[in-house]
Amino acid sequence: MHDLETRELRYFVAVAEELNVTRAAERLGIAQPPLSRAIRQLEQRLEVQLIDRVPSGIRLTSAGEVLLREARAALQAVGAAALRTRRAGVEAETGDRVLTLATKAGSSHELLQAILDANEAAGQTRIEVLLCEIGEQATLLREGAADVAIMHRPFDDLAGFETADLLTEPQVAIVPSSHPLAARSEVTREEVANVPGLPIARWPRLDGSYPEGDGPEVRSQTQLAQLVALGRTLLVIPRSSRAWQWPEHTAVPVVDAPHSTTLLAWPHGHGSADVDRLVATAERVAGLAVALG
Amino acid sequence: MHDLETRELRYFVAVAEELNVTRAAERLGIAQPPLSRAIRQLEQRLEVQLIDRVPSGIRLTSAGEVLLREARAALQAVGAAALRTRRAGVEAETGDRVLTLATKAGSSHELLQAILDANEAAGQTRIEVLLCEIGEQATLLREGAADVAIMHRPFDDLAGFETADLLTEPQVAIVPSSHPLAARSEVTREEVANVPGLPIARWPRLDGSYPEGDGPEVRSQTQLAQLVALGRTLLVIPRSSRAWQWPEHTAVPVVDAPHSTTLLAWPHGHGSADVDRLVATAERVAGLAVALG
DNA sequence: GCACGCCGATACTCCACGGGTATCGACCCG
DNA sequence: CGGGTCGATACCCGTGGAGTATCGGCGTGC
Repeated sequence: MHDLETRELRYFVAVAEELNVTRAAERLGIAQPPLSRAIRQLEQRLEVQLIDRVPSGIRLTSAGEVLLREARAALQAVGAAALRTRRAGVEAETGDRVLTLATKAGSSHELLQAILDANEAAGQTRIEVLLCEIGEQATLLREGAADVAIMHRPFDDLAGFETADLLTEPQVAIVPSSHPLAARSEVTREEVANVPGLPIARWPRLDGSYPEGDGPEVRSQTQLAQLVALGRTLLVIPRSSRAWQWPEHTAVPVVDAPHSTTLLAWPHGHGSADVDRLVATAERVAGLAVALG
Repeated sequence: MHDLETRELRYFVAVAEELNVTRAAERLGIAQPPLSRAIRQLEQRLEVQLIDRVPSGIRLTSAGEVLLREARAALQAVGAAALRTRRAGVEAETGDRVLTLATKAGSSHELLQAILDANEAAGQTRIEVLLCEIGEQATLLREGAADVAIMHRPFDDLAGFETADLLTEPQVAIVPSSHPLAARSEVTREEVANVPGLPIARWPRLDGSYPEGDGPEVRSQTQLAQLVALGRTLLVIPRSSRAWQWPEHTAVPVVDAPHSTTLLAWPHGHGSADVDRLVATAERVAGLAVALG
């Protein structure tokens, strides 16, 4: 009895996501019969029923739900293995070590700049910056596309990562400049939670669906920025974020919001001497910023 | 260009661990030539040299080191996928849900008993207890053999897990009853660190090698308990641990040692309603214990 | 110094299994 | 009841993974 092969996992994930063998086969670029057979073999090998064959198609069993979740994680790990190995090979060949740092576009701009400057000044490992949308850092780290990321507590999901706190700062509400709230010198969480006509925007879940609510659906920071400018929504973010500097935006301190912590995160067990050096540099720079500010 | 297959990863790990293709092939139950070829193909697919072919055998390149680490993690994830899916299937068939809880044999005995009692009294998911040696819990969780574990901060490696603190307690030194220290009512860390004739025991690293030092090499708690009884070593542990109650042992409070926290840990993203309920019960019981104690 | 042993690479043969086409059977419509 | 949509079955084919035999390079010992 040998292990599962990633091919089987890929096939199952496709079927489980499409809930339709024929479409899954198309997506995989193979014919439908071999895919049906592969799923059946997988079920025999695991001695578990993974899908219910109902007249109208298929449904996942509870074991199938478990495998879908586990298979996604396992495939990510396998993909990361390939990616990180390739990168290690390129680095060994060229003697050119590079750390890829993922960060939300527009957030923590000054800090990032200071870290990059200090890193270069110290002659440490070159840093490649990978700008991404909100919530993407975790995926990039898990996939191996990034070595380390700038993230924010309590906003980002830090599960599975090692972290080093850099700095803590208050939060501000970004409101349309034309709105009465923009004239206020400060607001409370209570006040911004239920402003008539300015419902909080909704971000997609991992599966792409949106939670229930009044707010507009958004998928990128720029979308959201424009919605604020249009007077349709507001949001609360750490003060240092730079993605929200349109003339139509006004930042108002939220006095009772929990402070937000900016930190470096990297996949547990995937640190390295390079990451350690970067963390040390970043901590020094962040400490300096606090001392100055 | 498709993904890596787990077969390739298994083959590479075997070769990297044996550093000898012929022995690795024996271990895998295949002949040597196909294994040589598989490794070469893997190198071509990744466009990276993984091993140096030197006259006396092979050596890992730096990319090879990376792949060894990554491949082990990926294979663990794949194995866990199979294991957890099988268990989900059995549970679905029999309608009999079971949580497997891993804990160091002998540690936190009263707390564990109280948790199990409360869990049963509440009629919650049945709990299977898996007793293991020090440091094994993390592996069991990652492999999917356990759903949740009792662990201790700052002793255990909690990276990659979600945790819920249960209780915090002082530490004691376990010394041979025949030793002068056994007569003391309390000691300091400083004092126990360098007792002539009682060097701290050394535990194996993950790769099985031992760190340098004077102390005896141990691989199980019982070995260590006997070494203490024999007057060869001492150790510092949380007070509630029960593995050290031989007549030849004496516990002496260590006044300045950091307190130890007992907690529940489970792999991030692999929680469930069952785990949530267990955590709630455990927190309630632990809170009660603190209130009473 | 040469023969032997160890180790990985190469050359080839073979067949098991992954994948293709054609078709069936079950069900849901109008 | 016929057409459409599914997944399952039957059967064939070719790739590629695995085997055997052998080679080449290098240490090592008498």
